[in-house]
Amino acid sequence: MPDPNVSHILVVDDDREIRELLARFLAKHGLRVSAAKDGVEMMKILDGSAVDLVVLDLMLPGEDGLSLCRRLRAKSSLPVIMLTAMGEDTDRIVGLEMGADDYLPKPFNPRELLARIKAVLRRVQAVPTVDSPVGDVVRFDGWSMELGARRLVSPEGAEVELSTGEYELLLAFVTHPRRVLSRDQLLDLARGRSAAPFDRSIDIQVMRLRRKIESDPKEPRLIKTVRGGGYVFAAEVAS
Amino acid sequence: MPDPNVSHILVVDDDREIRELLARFLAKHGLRVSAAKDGVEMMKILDGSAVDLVVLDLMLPGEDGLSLCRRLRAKSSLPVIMLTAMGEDTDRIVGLEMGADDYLPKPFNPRELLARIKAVLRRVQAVPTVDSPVGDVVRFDGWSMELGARRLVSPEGAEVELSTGEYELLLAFVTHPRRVLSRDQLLDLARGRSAAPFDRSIDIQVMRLRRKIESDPKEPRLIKTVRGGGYVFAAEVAS
DNA sequence: GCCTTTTCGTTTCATTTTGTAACAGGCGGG
DNA sequence: CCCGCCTGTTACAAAATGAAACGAAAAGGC
Repeated sequence: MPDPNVSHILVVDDDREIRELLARFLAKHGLRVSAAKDGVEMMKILDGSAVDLVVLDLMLPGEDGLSLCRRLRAKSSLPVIMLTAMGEDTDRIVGLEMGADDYLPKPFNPRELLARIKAVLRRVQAVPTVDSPVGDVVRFDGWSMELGARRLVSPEGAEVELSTGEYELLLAFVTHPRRVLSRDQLLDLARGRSAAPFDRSIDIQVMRLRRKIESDPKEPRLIKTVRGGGYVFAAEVAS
Repeated sequence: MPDPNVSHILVVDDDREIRELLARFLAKHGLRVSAAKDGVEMMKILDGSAVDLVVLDLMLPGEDGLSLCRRLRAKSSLPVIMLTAMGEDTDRIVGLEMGADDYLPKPFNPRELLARIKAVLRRVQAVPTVDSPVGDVVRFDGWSMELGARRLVSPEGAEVELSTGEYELLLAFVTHPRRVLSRDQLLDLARGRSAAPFDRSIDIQVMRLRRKIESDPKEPRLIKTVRGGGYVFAAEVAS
């Protein structure tokens, strides 16, 4: 689970000045911030790290904010706050109707954006009732992993006990299979934090995980090392 | 019997003209509307009917809107939209920080209020918010729990005695299965209070509950620990 | 109201999990 | 073939959780 104390905000705006201003301001107030200048960059960051909320400019080069917002909605419930330059009521209303969690007309006071980010996060983290819709079971190389129950079952049918950290790491792997993941990305996906210099904690956790799921940990077939790059989850994953 | 598909909005404002204007406008757009002129009337209506969302003026005679909002929050997750006469950023921010789901500065366009009401309702209904659990009996992993009678029956058919606190905690778990619940959330759900620093009472209560419902409390299968995160109720729950 | 019983929270210590440091071995570039 | 960098491994320290004991508070019987 990502560090629950620090939320990770992704700011998407084509104006470099605004991006940097917001990044500094939000970081100063205890949030972790990434920035993207367009939809392509946005998707890249979303894919490689665990983002809690997106601040999305309505007007963007390439695919515009509304369309991106709709795409995000289609795939996940990631909260979105829209920034809009237009002042007309009707235009703002379109933003909300598009499924954004909130919007803010430009020009705005950064403090107000901060307050709205916190309000949205509070809402989202408020506990919804009824069970979660997330996928239930994923399988790879004979193993099966029950996501709701956080259970891992070996090809022989035995339950293998994983610690929380091992489970989160394996989850990061099975959700990004056959892709080289850097230590930084793994740390972010599994722990929600970024790497300190000389941080070896991922190596250790990978080693511990291999001991539990590789038939021969000396010759790993599932989690392969990419020298200078990170690790790859080599198996095919099906849900 | 009111149509359950039509959301019921309660408008709380001391200005009769505004109340009537809003009531007409919202009703014309397909919502069921009640109105109250102060906190006392508000509570009376909330008590006697099922309200889906409250539109609450900040400035009210008697107890003011912020204080009412806080009281609502303490008891339920009923959505609140605040109306504020003040235009200053900081004042608006206070409204959001108080726990309102949204706010609208006066003067406002009724269409915009409507859009915000719909946005908030959509959010809330996205994950159905039934505060009391659905059926009368819920089952998990062979156990059954009679909610009305507050009775827990083991897979072998024996009744297991739970203290009030254990029952409330288990109820919090079965109504939020397969989801990591932080200590804070559990304390809130089971006791209605928030955690003090270094508060370990939830850990203890979890331990006591495990002793009664886990076949092997050393290797819990129902209530799993998420280090740094809280606990998960791993079983599938059916009503 | 008074006493007994139960329940709950705090304190304390044990256990598990995670991260850091240190070292050894292997791979690749010169 | 040698050297430096990267990774695997072990050992240890720090942090989080599990568990036991105790006392206070609340509930229930009379």
